[in-house]
Amino acid sequence: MDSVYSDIDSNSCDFFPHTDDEDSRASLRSASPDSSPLCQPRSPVPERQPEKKRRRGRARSEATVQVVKKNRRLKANDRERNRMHNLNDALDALRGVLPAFPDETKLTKIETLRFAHNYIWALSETIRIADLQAGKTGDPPLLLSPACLGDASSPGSDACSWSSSASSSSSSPAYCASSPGSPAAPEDYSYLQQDALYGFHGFVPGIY
DNA sequence: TAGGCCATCTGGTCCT
DNA sequence: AGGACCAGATGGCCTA
Repeated sequence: MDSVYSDIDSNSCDFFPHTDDEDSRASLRSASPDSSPLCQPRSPVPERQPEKKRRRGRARSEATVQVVKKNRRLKANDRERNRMHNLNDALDALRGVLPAFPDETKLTKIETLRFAHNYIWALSETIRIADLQAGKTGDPPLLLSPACLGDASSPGSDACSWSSSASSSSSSPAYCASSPGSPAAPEDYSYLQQDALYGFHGFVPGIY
């Protein structure tokens, strides 16, 4: 957490080469009471002086209240900017672990999230079905070939094959009409190898 | 040119 | 009080 925000000040001007941030900070600094302890007069202070100072202080705080607010706003903007950058970094990391598309087009944010959702669902279904089959027949578990997972470009291609006999169930694309949020009915699981893939390969922005 | 996507700003709310 | 999070507003950029 500290590492995230420790350099906020050093980066605060990356997007705004010059803002009045410095100005407001400078004026705030000049108005800061922090410097007063070292500058207190050694001579005894007349009793009436605090009243005077209080009055002047009030007037100055009226004047600086806007500066303080502005400074606070600028800092909040900076944090918000950083927060969104972190969010985008996380999305980029997510894009990095998802199968790539051939045209190298960068997935939008919503596409990335939906794609990841489908992808996770497909993988978890793969594991589930594999466990079921292994328990039933003693066959080696179904494994999605790395070529298939890594090559999102050709959902219907032969590159997408399964490492067990189940791969012969259907060669025609069985598009998964249902979203991962409402996975296919149990009877559809015989098509899982395609469903799972097309569930996320077949993802089309706006269709989901 | 309209529409989609994005980055940023902003004010509000909640939490520590 | 200050920070995190959120959602709305706004303007810029890109593409069909």
